[in-house]
Amino acid sequence: MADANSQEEKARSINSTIRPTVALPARPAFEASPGPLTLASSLFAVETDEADANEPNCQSYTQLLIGTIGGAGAGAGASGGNDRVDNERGRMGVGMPTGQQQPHFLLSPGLSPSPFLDSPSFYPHQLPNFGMPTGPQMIPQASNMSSHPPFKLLSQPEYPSSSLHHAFSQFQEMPIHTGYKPQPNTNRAQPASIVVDKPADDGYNWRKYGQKMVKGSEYPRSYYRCTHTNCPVKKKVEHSADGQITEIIYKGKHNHEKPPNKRNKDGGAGPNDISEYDSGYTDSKNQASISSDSEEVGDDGDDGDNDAKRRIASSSSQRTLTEPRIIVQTTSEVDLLDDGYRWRKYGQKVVKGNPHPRSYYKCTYIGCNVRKHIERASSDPKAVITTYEGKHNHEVPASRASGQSSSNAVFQPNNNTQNILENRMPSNQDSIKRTTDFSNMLQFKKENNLI
DNA sequence: AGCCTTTGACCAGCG
DNA sequence: TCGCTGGTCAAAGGC
Repeated sequence: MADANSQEEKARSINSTIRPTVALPARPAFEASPGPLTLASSLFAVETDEADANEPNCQSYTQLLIGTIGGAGAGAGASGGNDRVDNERGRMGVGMPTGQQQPHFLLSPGLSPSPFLDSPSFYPHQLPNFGMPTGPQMIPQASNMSSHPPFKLLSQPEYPSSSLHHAFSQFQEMPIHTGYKPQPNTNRAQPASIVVDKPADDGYNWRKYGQKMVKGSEYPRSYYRCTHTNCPVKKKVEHSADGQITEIIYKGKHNHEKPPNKRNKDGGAGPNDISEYDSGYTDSKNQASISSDSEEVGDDGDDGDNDAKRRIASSSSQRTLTEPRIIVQTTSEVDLLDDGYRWRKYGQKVVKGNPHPRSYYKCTYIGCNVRKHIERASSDPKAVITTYEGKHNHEVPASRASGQSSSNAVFQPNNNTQNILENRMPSNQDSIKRTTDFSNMLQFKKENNLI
């Protein structure tokens, strides 16, 4: 126990750095929650016309594809699996750059959208009529759910596969975690709050072992651990002021299969059983989030996959920041710095399992606390993930506002094409536009022989 | 009986 | 060193 605690504390310490965050648009509570597909869609969606002037690199999903695929036939996209890239590439995302600029959405080895697709908060509970079919037939519906709760989209170590999950099977199944600050619902009247006493049924059995009031929250944080013998997984569930689940943070990875017949035990597949809604709608909460502390099960656990041991960590302080976002892209680090803002490198660190250092930058604007963290994929230094913490409290420096590459506090960036996937917390007003129709994404990939 | 939640106490990290 | 905070323990009680 002492050792376990020690490891946990170490992990906690490690994790106290950065949380890559995928922030999704707000949506009314009474709408059907977005399914994983929609969320994934959001993950890739930034409408160009929505990109504000401060973010010259914002591109829509399609634009990203068009602009970066360039006719490449690499096996990217939602695939049934035949075009699955090899393991190494597969860990890198939907199609990997094979040298030059290549299509695609790269996730660093520490990131994967696939867990998004299976995360328990993507499933409904207490909304009885959202038994969504799995598979392609739900895609158009996903597209109709174009506005979202301000989800904090974090991954979960492992969750059941589904057709939609397979659609993203190229993505590495990796835990990540992110920070999240719930955004208030503003625009529409809401039904009576649906308060859950226990988190969504994700197929595993959990035992609550603690509850505590946490600073800054009116509601207590609940602590759960997986009841499976020797399973180290824990999760924390937080609520917003209105009692709705705002955050679920997973820690660790299940070292066992989902317990069978749980459904029977629960008296049938109810709306709380997310396994029934695999790839279906999300949590009925209008605000919810999932994250994973990606704590390792054990040091002897994924020997063959050091990447899997990499941690994308989170800082508690980030939770107080707004509009955390994640940018996934394939480009050089100097390109990453050229986002219009001026950055000063203040740290660099090599993490286990990745020969490439993690670099940390601060916005040089006085009084601006935004930081970004650039992490390279272990297997491909051109594949990096940039994680922003915070929100700029100033405009893009005038010399950069045009969107052109120009001087940078740290580097002189070049003009290489950037493949950027950016997700940020949009305003309520543009939340609908910002979401890309996932079916279109699939169609696009089909048309380009990507699937 | 077994499993679960509740809840106060304890512990460790951190500033 | 001390207080704050988050995480965990474990007894008690409920289902």
